[in-house]
Order: sequence, then C-alpha cells, then structure tokens
Amino acid sequence: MAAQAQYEELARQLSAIGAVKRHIGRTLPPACPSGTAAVLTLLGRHGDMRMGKLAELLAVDMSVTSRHVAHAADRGWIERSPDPADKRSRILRLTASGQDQLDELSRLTVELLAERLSDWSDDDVGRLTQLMARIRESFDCRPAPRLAPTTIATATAFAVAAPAVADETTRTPA
Amino acid sequence: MAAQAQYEELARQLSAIGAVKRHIGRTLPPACPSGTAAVLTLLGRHGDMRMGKLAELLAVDMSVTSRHVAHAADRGWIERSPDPADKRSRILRLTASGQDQLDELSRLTVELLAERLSDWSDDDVGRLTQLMARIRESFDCRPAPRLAPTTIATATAFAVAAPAVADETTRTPA
DNA sequence: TATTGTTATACTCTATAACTATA
DNA sequence: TATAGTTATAGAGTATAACAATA
Repeated sequence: MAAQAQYEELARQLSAIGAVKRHIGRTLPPACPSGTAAVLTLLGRHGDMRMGKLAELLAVDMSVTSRHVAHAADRGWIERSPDPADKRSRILRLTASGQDQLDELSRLTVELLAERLSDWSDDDVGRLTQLMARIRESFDCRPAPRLAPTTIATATAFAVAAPAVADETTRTPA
Repeated sequence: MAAQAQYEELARQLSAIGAVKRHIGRTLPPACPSGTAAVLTLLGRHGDMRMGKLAELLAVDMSVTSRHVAHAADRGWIERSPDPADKRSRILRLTASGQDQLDELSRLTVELLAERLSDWSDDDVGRLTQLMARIRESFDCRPAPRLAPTTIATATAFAVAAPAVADETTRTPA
C-alpha cells in the first residue's frame, strides 16, 4: 500500500501521459486517426472477431467501436460479414488493404518510438509496457456490459465479488 | 534498442492507457472535469505561475489552457491577477476555495487508486510513475512555442541541436 | 424479454487561426 | 515586429439513449 503522495504523483502522470499518445497520433496518416488505428491493430493481433469482442478489447462503448469500424470499413480496410450463428452479429475481418494499412501504421510507430526511445534499455521499454498493461487490468478496463434493468442487481453483486471475469475466450454467441 | 514487437506492444499500451484516465475522471465531481483538475493540481504543486508556464506543464496549447483556466476561474477556484512586470501577462493563483476543491480531488483520486492498486507494491507504483514521466521527457511533451515566421528557421535548427531546453525556472518575463 | 449492433445527440479535450493588447 | 493571452471554429474521442433486428 503506497503513500498518498505516491498515488497523487501516479494520478498526475496518468493525466499527462496522453501527450505521448497525441504525439504518436500526429505521425499517423490523416485518413487513419488513432481510434481507427487501434481497431486495425487489435484485428491484426487477435484475428477475426465480433463487434462486442472488439469493444471489450478497446475498452470503449460499442457505439464508439461501431463508429471506428464504420470508418475503417468505408475505406475498405475491414469487412463486416454476417455471423451465420447469430444474425444480429457481424464478423469483422481485416482485408488485404487493411493489412497493408496496418503494416504502414506499424512501421511509422516503430520508427518514431525507436527514434525517441533510443536511449532506453530493452528492459525499461518492457517494464513500462508491462506496468501499463497491469494497471489496466487493475482497473478492469472493459466497458461495463449494458444490462437490462431486471438483471442489474444480480450482475452488480457478482461484479463486486469477482470483478475480473476474463471469460471472453470461452463465451459462445447466444 | 528494443525489438520491433516490443515497440508495437508499447504503442498498443499507450493507446489503451486512456481507459484508466477515463475511469479516474468518472469519479471526479461533475463541475471539475479532468482538464480543470489538472490545472488545479499543477497550481497547487508548483505555486503561482503565468498562463504560458502552465500551458507548458500541461503540454497542451495555450488556447486549451486558457479554456480550462477560465472554467476554474468562473467557479472561483483560480484568481487571475495582472502581472505588474508585463501587462500582457496574468498571474494565476489558487484561491482558498480552489485549494478546498483540490483537496477533495486528491482525496477522491487517492481513495480510488488505493482501492484498485491494493495489491501493488510501493516499488511498482513508483516504477510506473517514474517510467511514465520518463517517456514524456523522451517525447519532450511540451507544446512547440508559437514562433513568428521569420524566427522559425533559427528556432528549428536550435531545437534539433538541443531539444530539451528546460530553462523554465530561470526565464524572466520579457 | 434480452441482446447485438447502429445512429443521434451531447460533452470533453485538443489544435489552428484570427484577434487584442502589450512589449 | 514579436509575444501573452483570448476567442471562434473545427475535429477526434467518448458516453447515453433510442432504435431495429434477432435471439
């Protein structure tokens, strides 16, 4: 359990870290803002998935995900095909053009980081990456599922008892 | 010099860390959004300062700073008094009410972090804080000064040669 | 009835450019 | 001419709510 001053300083750094993200965003192609880039990255890394799963990985509301995905689909980077198992759902897939775009994003980002962090050790880069992943887990940064009124009480009680469910991989559509 | 995959993963975590910031933001009072909170925090920590200095610490454009400060001033949390040494400038000062608000923000934030990071060691909290501060430095996350056209060439050449000036504390108004 | 996804709306944060008032 | 700060405007990101289609 850290001291109060330590938490205050952590909060300050969390509040300010967005400046680095904006820096990276400025090097991205104008047609591919950071939200879209995140969509392509996650699809490239985790493979085909449904909207809901992507929203969970992005840790934003599905309405936000829907907009980013529409932006990418408009540019031919993503294909949305109907899910045969659940007609409400759509399967997202990176197209060849989307893969090209992702490769380009990756190149630009790696180039920038390699330049800016040239005096960082591998270990420090890894440590920062790992600690950021860990704090996201500590906050359980996935959007709260939108529950129907009747199920809120039960789900809330469950969430208090076991906040880190982490059952995404085993969940079956409907 | 880290591997490409390491940089890609770091970029992904930087892109996603905003979710933690939003989490914290949700616990703040509605009248005090995160931008305003950052202003109060920096004034409380560094003492009275001018707009330009605050913009530098926030790492955002002065126009953005001006809006946040106006929001805080409207609520009586900040006082803007004219700088006797330079009539274009204004000195920002936290009011007693602003200090109260800052205390409340601090309490809420520390409470949230203490709860969510209860299983973190002091060392890990410190390490994450330190590494985030360091990556901000590596990106020199202060907004580029707005230069007049005639001085751009000189200033750019200078920036390439010595990007980390860090002379804020010794700078004299005009 | 509940869930998946989309759209409309609103709010926050940010940057650029135009402006003022001083230097 | 250059700088400190303000304001207007535009763009990106996000959340909530209402909705359509399906389970």
